[in-house]
Amino acid sequence: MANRVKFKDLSPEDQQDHRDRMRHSTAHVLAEAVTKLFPEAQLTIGPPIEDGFYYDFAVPEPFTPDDLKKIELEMRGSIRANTEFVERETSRDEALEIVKDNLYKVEILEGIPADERVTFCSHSDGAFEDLCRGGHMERTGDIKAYKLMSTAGAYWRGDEKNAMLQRIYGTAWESRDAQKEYLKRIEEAEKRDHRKLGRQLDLFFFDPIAPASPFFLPKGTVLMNTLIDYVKELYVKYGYDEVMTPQIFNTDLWKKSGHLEAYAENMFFVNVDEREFGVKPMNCPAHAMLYQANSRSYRELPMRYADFGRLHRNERSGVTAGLTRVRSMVQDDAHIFCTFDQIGEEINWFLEMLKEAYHAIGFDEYRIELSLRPDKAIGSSEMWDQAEAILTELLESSDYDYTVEAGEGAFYGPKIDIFIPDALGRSWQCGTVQLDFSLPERFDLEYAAEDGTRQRPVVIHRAMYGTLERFLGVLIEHLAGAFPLWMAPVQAVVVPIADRHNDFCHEVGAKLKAAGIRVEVDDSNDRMNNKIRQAQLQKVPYMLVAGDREIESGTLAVRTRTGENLDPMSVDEAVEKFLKQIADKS
RNA sequence: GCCAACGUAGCUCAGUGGUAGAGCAGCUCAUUCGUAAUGAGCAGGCCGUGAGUUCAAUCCUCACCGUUGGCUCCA
Repeated sequence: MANRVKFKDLSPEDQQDHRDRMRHSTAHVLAEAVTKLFPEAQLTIGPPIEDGFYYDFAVPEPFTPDDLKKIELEMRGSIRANTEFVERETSRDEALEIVKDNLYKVEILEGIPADERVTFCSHSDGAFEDLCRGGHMERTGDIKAYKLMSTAGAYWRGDEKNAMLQRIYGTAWESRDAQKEYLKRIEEAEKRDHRKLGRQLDLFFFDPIAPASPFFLPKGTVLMNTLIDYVKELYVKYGYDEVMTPQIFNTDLWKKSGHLEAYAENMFFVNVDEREFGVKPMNCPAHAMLYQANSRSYRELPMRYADFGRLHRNERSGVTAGLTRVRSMVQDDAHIFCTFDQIGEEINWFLEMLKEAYHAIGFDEYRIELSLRPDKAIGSSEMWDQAEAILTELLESSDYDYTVEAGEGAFYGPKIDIFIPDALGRSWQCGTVQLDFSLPERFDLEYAAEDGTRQRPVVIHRAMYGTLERFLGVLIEHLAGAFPLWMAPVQAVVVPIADRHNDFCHEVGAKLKAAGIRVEVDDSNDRMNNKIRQAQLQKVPYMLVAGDREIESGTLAVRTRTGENLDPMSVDEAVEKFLKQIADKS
């Protein structure tokens, strides 16, 4: 191929297309290698994905890491041979005859209209061919860099009722350098892993004694509390009242709320005196009870009840992951009770607060999803139609970009979810607004309207961070553990250069502490260099060094964790500087 | 829950069918130092748990628990 355009000169769309075709082509080469080494393997599908591709095989035995090496070796041969990818078309029925021994391919073909043509692709002169949708490179040699990454079980067609296939994940790039860069990126991301940083920074840990339930050390607790305190500030501004509610409730409550019907498998139950109680996985039923504690008037609405109560969800084993998916959690949860007419305004009011909070914390990139009714839903279809229409219209008339996800709603209502990516690019649902017509119905909630009639309020479930554990996990990865001053568990470390400076440094520490700054004095036996290093590793924003010169002039040598040395300043100046920066959240 | 891998000192990790080792952290002593590791010494382990094979198991087998990567589910 002469005149071939260089990859870097392609438009972004063409680059993506190039990568997709190459990755899909690599999947073909993989499929051939697997077929050679494991003749009994049945091929299913092998699409390109972000950063790579996968191929699902039906095999009697799962692949071992050793198999992967052999397969990779086999693939190398095909790529060296640099054979041509050739597509050929057949009728669907002809194709059915060819793949008749492979029930997965048969199932795929059966989903295609009988009069449609289908393609087979070969890259080894017909010795091996695979039914596929097409989109390949010209020759196997066009695959410039590839690597098999991992294996995993995956259900056929993503349904756990179906057979489990063996998936091989791989990556493929237009050049060795691009692949190197990618592998480097993964390595860098692993360094930011919040589980690793949680240990290194003494924030939290896990123990099998309480699976998937973090133990927060003092520094991690500071972070959680800082996040909570900030929300509480916003709650004052945005008109929320905080409430506290019990931890366990008689099962009657969960029957009434519908949780027993739709959420029981995720709940913990305890039996006391032959009565059964459920540990709360959500706050909403308790808040419905608070609403009912008085007869309500339209004048009280909207009513916004916030609750930082601890929730427990019995997540299936195998789905939990560090802080991002836990069994014991706190949410910045609140329920808004309002009239039907107030829905739009309330949701917008909430989104405004969310925007403010995310911006302050430094999350300016997030993804929005509108999730519609799931299979396991309670409430009438009229209620769902109406609720879905309201959220759709609201997003349509907003500036937000969003995607629609059918079947992803909560069991009691549709929702708008906010997703934030972690270090590895996996995105996590954090913020959420959920519209619920069902809870008011089930608890028979009412308010006296202006005209004296009794009306049914609407409930909006909403959270900005969502689960704080998860939010913190994602936040740690975003910041690589280097928290801005207002969040940092230790905001400054005072470093005496020698023992004789300890007293002075303790005085400095005491002054900072009195000003409300989280400060530590490192009066250990170490050399100053090591004290700096320790503070640096702990990602402490400021290091305040004091030796003879500083005591003499009554100042502090200020070093930032970015390695910068600021002009010497007095303790008072330092306090002022820090307090301002904390107040500005900068 | 499903598939796979892993589980050794507080942490990160070596290691072997004959009851264990390093670095860091910890403790003690010496050192008092000017912006990312001062030195020496000491202590620290039911080798995840339970069963089995074996003269002998941290190592082999099985089960369980937990973690990780996926699948499914989900904030």
